[in-house]
Amino acid sequence: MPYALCHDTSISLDTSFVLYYYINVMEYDFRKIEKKWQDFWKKTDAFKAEDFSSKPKFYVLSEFFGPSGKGIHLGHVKCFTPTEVIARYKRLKGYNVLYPVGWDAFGLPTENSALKENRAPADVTEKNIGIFTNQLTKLGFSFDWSREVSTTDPAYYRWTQWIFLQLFKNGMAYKADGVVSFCPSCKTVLSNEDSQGGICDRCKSAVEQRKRSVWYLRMKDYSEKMLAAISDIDMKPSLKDSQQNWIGKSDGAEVTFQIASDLRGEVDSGQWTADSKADGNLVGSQAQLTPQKLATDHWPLATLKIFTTRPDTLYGVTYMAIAPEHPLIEECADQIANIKEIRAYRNQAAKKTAEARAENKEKTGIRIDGLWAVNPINNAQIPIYVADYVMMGYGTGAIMAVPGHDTRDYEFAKKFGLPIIEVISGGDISKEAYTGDGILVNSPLIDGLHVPEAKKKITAYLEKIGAGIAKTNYKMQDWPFNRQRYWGEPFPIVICDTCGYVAVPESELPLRLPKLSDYSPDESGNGPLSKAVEWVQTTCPKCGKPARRETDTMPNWAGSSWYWLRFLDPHNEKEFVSPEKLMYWGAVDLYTGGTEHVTRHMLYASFWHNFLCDIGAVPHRLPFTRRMCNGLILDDKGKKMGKSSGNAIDPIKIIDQFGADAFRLHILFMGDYEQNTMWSLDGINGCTNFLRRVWNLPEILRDSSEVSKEHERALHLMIKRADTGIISDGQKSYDERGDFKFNTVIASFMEFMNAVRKSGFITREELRQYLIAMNPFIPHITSELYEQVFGGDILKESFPAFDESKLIENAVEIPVQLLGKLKGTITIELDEPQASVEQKALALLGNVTPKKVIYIKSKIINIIA
RNA sequence: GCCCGAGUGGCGGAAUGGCAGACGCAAAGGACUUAAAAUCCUUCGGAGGCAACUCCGUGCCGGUUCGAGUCCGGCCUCGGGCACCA
Repeated sequence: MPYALCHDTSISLDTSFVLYYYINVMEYDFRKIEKKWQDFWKKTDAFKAEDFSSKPKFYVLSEFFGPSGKGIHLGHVKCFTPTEVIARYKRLKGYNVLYPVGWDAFGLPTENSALKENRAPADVTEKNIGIFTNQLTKLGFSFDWSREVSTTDPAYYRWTQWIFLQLFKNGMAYKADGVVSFCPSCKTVLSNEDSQGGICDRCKSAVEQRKRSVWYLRMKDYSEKMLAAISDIDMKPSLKDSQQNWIGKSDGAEVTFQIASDLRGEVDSGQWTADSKADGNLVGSQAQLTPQKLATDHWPLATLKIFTTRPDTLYGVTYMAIAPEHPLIEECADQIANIKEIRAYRNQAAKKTAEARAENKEKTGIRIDGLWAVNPINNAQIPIYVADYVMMGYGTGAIMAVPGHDTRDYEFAKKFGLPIIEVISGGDISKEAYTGDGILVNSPLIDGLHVPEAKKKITAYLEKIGAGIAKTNYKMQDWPFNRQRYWGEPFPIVICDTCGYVAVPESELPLRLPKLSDYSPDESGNGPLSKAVEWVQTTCPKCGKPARRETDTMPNWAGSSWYWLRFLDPHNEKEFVSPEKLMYWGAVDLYTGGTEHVTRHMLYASFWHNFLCDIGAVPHRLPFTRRMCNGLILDDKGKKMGKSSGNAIDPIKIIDQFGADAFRLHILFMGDYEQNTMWSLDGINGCTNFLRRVWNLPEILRDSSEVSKEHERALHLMIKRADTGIISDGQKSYDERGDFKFNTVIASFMEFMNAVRKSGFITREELRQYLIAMNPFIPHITSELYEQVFGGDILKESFPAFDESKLIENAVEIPVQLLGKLKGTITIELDEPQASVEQKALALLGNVTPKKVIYIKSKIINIIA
């Protein structure tokens, strides 16, 4: 154990060692000091945010905890330590800071561990919260504990249910049969966000697609408002990208193709030709329907709507493809010659999981014999395929296929020997699909146009002839909101045979989760709550007849979709939050958390917040004005550390050994906030060394008002770096901001220490400012030293100000370059004229005749000779 | 396949286009010590040289510039996310 060196009190040694140890090590007894100040902060409610204050407000939040029985892990420390530092820093800067803490305790992790331990989830939750509270206190985090909330508390979930009722009453929640992702291991329906990549986010099982009765929230309707929020939230561009990609907005057109049938003689399949060229590339000529044929009385058989982002390629359509579940198949079943095969294909496709579909790169499909689509632009007759690369969940579940200009269609056309027509010049479609811009060809109405103009013109034409409209599509789907599990908020919904789904009156909230002896999930499709027979039986609030309660529960994302609002007014029993407090506190000024929540929690949060804004329940559009995502802590193999991977290191053991101040310093000093970091304790010795030096500063305290130039400059440089490196005021744009640089701020603390040690003394005023500057990072030791040297509570101080003029040096050393190569340095006066600088530089260089001189004032001089 | 991000000493990492390697760890040598620990001092990218010093060096190849770790173009490697989204 190389790290146990200095704090192992069990060593027995001779007296001189013990004496030394007592003076130099025991004296900095972090266990005693840290406990003392943690108790003091608790006793004095030191970090209580004031509702309404003349001070400017600052609301800083990290994603609240899902309390598991294993206690906090390194990821929590990595996420919370920066906001902890910022909260303390902002308080010293004179802000009224809200830094709350809470528990996101509903959901599968707790329920699964409760099932394993054979205990009630509520008991497990309570126990876990106790563990977390204790551990977080040991880290010295400055939460306002008076605002602690848990999503599992009826006083909290009452308002989660209330928000659901507002959604329901505004038509934003509806129940429908749908094909949804289902986790066979967790035995519950999952949202798309919870099953990204076809994998259950909780247990990593492959999800299946199952038909279920589902409560949906109309999140898709909020696509535009959510996109607006994304562009307004101050956040790294790459995070915005991934959110925008998730919402997946595409502009295009919806085009209607009419469906004709062979059997009725409307088309002649024999007219279809596909000529094989010598090089194996197919081109085709397409038969056109005659006006006479179109005029038959039973025309058309059906219509097929497709969505495309490339209406400009309409002349290049050589086949249609529909999803296996597309209703057209059954609608026209009696006209389809090979209906048996098609149904077999459909059944086979349904069994494939999303994962299997993605892995199986080879395109599959089957031609629908007997049906033809008619291209509205030129009446060309087009074959129709069923193919599982077309998904029912996006657009209309049907596409027009343009092999010449779409890679997937190209692949399919090659495999099935379908024609490939070039309608945009610029590529070589004998080799691959050309998807770039170019000039339209083979497209009578739009020939010669560039793609963007062609899109506009053809869309306008389609609208004119009634065959299409401009349309926007989104990848994001409505949110499947019910889970067939126990540990979640019950839906405040009564199912009445006469009235349908009826809202529970708001006065009856909270609708409490009943206690159950057996709450294990099963595959019946009913949630465990269906076993609470008495609870389920109720009367319809509308007609008074016997009715039953909804027995599914809400997903664990429900309670976290609005919690930042509850922190503003956590004990309000009349409203979810009072309008006055909403007005005072406004949006979260800084919200931090993991990147994994960027396309989950943050989108849900944005959706609920925007909805609450629309119904007038919150006054501001944005839930958060700034978001930062911390990097991961990786293990020695570069894999993510976490409770699930079994490689977690217990932060509490580190605190016991090195102290909270040292641990906080170490985790911030390890690397850049946003970058992933390989976990290691190498280097924590540097932090403990530093703390011991800080501790020993009183020994070299000089009670003097005399200031040395070097000290003064070092002090102001240190303060400046701390003051600009922690967090900036938000006025600056993302790129020009240099904050969240905790590692370099700590480096500048160390640099000041080195300057002090070099001169061998520190004055009282320097020590005072130094302690205050470092207090946000290492609050215990600085509080203790401050009290010992100056008396009183350091938290009553203000962050020191730096004076830019104190940073200016009278003489600076600048590099001298010859042809851009460093040759040496010269020392010049602050305002030394260029001629004199040049002279010094030339003296250094010796025998050169300059052709040109580049001088950047007080920075560098470069001689071109 | 597509979209991001990252490649700098033995290690973690610093560097608004201006002295590459701040700060720290580890290591080596020295002081103190009966000894060890702790502490303090020194060295610490590579090659050459007795030396002052010289040359090379930020994944690779080009380019822009008086000057490139930083900007541009083209690659390579690693990591992450999305994945038939029409």
